[in-house]
Amino acid sequence: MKKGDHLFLVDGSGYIFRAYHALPPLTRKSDGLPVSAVLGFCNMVWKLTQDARNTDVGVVPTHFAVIFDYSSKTFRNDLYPEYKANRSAPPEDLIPQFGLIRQATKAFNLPCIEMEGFEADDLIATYCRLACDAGGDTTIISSDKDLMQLVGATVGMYDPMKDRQIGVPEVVEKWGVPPEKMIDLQALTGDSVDNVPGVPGIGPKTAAQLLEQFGDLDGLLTRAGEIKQEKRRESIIANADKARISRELVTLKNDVPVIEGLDDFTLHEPDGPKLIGFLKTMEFSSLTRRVAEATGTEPADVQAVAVTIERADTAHGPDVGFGVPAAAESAVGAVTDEAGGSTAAGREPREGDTPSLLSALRFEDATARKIDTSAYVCIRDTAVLKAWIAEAMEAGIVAFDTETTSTDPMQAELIGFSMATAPGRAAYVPLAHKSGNGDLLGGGVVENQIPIREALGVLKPLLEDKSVLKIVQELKYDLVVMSRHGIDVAPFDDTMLISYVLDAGTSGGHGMAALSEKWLGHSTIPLKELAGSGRSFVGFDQVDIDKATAYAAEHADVTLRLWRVLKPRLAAKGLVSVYERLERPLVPVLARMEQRGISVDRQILSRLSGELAQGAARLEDEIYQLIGERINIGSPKQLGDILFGRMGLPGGSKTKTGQWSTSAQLLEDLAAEGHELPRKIVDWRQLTKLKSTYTDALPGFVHPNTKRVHTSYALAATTTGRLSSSDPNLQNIPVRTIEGRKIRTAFIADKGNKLVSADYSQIELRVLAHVAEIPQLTQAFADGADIHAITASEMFNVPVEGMPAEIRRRAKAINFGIIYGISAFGLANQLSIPREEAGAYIKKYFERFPGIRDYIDATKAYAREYGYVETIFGRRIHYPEIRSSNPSVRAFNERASINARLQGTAADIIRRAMVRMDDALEKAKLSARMLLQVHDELVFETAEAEVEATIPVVRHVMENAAMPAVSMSVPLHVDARAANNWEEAH
DNA sequence: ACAGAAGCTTA
DNA sequence: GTAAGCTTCTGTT
Repeated sequence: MKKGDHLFLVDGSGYIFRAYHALPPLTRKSDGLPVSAVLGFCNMVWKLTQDARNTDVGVVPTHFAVIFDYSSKTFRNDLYPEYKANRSAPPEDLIPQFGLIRQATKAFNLPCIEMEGFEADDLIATYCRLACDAGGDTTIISSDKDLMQLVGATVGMYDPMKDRQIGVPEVVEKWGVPPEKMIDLQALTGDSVDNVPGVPGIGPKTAAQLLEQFGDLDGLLTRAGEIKQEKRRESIIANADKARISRELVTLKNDVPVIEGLDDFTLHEPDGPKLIGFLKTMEFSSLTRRVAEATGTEPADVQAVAVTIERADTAHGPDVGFGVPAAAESAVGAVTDEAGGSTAAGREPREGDTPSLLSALRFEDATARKIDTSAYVCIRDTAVLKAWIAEAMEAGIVAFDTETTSTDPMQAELIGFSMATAPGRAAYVPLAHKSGNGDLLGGGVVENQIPIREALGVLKPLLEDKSVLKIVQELKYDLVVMSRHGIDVAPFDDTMLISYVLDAGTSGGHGMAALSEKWLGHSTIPLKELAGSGRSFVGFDQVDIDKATAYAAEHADVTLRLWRVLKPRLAAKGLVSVYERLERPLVPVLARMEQRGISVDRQILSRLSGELAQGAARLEDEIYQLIGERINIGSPKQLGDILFGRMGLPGGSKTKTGQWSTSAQLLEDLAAEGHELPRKIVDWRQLTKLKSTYTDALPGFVHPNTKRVHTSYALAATTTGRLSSSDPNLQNIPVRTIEGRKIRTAFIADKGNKLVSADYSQIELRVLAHVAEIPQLTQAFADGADIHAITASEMFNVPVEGMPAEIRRRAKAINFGIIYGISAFGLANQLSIPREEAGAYIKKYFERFPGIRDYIDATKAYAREYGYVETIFGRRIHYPEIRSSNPSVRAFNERASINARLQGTAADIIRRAMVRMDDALEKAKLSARMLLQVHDELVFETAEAEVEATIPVVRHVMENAAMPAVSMSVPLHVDARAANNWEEAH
């Protein structure tokens, strides 16, 4: 190699992963072999090796090599055993492509370089240095930040997937430091993917700023005491060693004893027949054609060649990591603490044990017996199933779980079920597992499974038996699935809901995996180990029955053990009535609502979608006219660059990632100053939002059989006790703008029916008036007065009559502010007034309503003392961070806890109404059915003739929902209306 | 494929 | 200033 020569080094391993995820899936037609990354690789290499005019790099390579990782074990593992330890196995359909890409490289007549003990990056670094020594230039084909330290006068990078050159300026722009400081920057930031530790709390922005200030890592570490920010200083001093080891890990080795020299990399003309042989084997027809043309080869004369296809267990490529999940020791501490230390040590529970003692004993019991997933029974015979069911009947208690093909219970097909009668004693009953590898003729039902009708016939009496308690995790799902098979499961307990009642607001969710870790110290088998994930995901019916047995029976076993630990805790904490009145009975109510669904008129949506598309297209044209370029308007990044960079509009704030903010608020302000463009962008966003989120998405949720839309309500998703709705979310259907409201006209009643919408008026303010005992507000609600006007009148001494709209608007904002845990900052933002003015309003408000200030102070003090707040029905919401030393974290938790009492109480009230509603309607012999809940609103469908009789019943149940548990000092008021669609009923 | 940011919809 | 979920874009594995 000599001066003027140009070496191309392709980061083969890096490319494989990126291509795999970036490119659409592609399989070889003849046999389904996954080849998308192989095709991407071949296209790229072909382009790069052709004449410079055909490439995007703009230079002609004289030397060319493709570099791979040999395996994930390298000298870095000796430096730091955890290095890359949390890498997971590559996706199954990528594995055969590792070998194929190496074979592709050889077919291109290119050197295929890898070396045991070194990463591809080290080899690249070494060849860069060799080329530089010889006076040549190098282009690294990669976009990996780990390679950016090599960039310099003779070394550049090129990202083939984004067609982007990466030189010194690009590195500085992206990372804030020149390439030679990348090593120090990475040493500070670390890399969670490769398990490079770095310094906790230091990200790229901070690292760049520190390196600017102190020159380099050594300078920073020696003078760390000079850093002003306390946390940052302490973290850097405490983690200096981690930074040093990180620097070693990220520093690429440029003196690897390589075997091939640069002269071996001299680029030759491609060998047409050899390359075409490989491409034909891969069935890449269009690339075959192009290569044939360029090399003057006749493809028909070339035979496809044999390739080696590696199986998952023999493939090179990144090894599976050894990351072992940390044991959940916290749970041990939690329980024994509450049980009073060691009093619970290893004895049998006795009659008369206190609930907390019992819970601790059960906890010990549950964790002492280790979970052995290989010890479960697979039931494939009706007689055996009957014996298990008899055992469950005898026990009076059984944990139960279903296995299906979908997370949507309305679409799910039942594949099997599992049950547990005692810890460790669990079984799985396969019903509809299929065999075959998914080819067209395969997919036959596996033999020796109990016929589904027969099994369910045996199971039904158990699930419906009043004397047998069924324990289920996330009960609602199974309730819907079993209800579709004509089984009404009762009575029941739901471990997810018990956890939610006990621990809403504490870290960690209430799903089975999290609860098992937390309470049993046991990691459950992840579904993806059985069924894969992403593109390789298969339905549960394709899962091997032995594996399914371990997985499914484990669920029943874990559920039962969780119940034994958690259920006594309810009593220990005085939360039984919350669970029994607000949570458990709502499950079948919601299950029925979800199963009913609501009718949606697809024609209306389709017409609206067309109108929105037209409107958006017109605005798009006008926007392109104004900016003189066709950018992606949906990209805030591009938009910000054009608006505030090139066009020089007065840009406001930047977001936390340093981008220009293009929020609607900011664009509205610009529009108000007379700029034409921002208005159009805001309008365009509204139209495209309505189209993509609603008119285009909703029809996809119409169920093929019922022709209705079935949302899914989550009972344990919010901290405050509200429900949430998803797939689709029917709790955020537009209502504020006229364009948005049109979407509601598509939600319709079936023929002969009406929709009835009933909503609580100002429920959270009424709750506030009640709990804070504010006489003026209580009186105003009793009088049925305009609450915001009364507030304004009290504050500003103006009569309600003839009050200017602006005055009332401000009082309204303050009222809402109180519910949200008011701050001067927030109120100022909302009203677009200076913070001082907002502060003065709040002061004035508290002077007139001192009871509210007392209420807020009392709530904060309570939350700080106990770590939680309670609704008036006793629901607990935890705020573990309320004592944080960070003032903004603390303030946030204070606001949230103030809001939680109000929002949570309102949520409890509507829950109580929902639990009673079906009974009340039945007693009144009405056909009305509850369909939707939107926090303070219930939507029903009812026979047209019964509308007049239905509304008073609904109103009565809702308005008296707090009774008799709580007699509120403020009346609840419900507005209700009937119409053919949701827009008119609301 | 997935995660995070930005933005927008609701109560 | 509270509580959610969904879509698009962007960057990364």
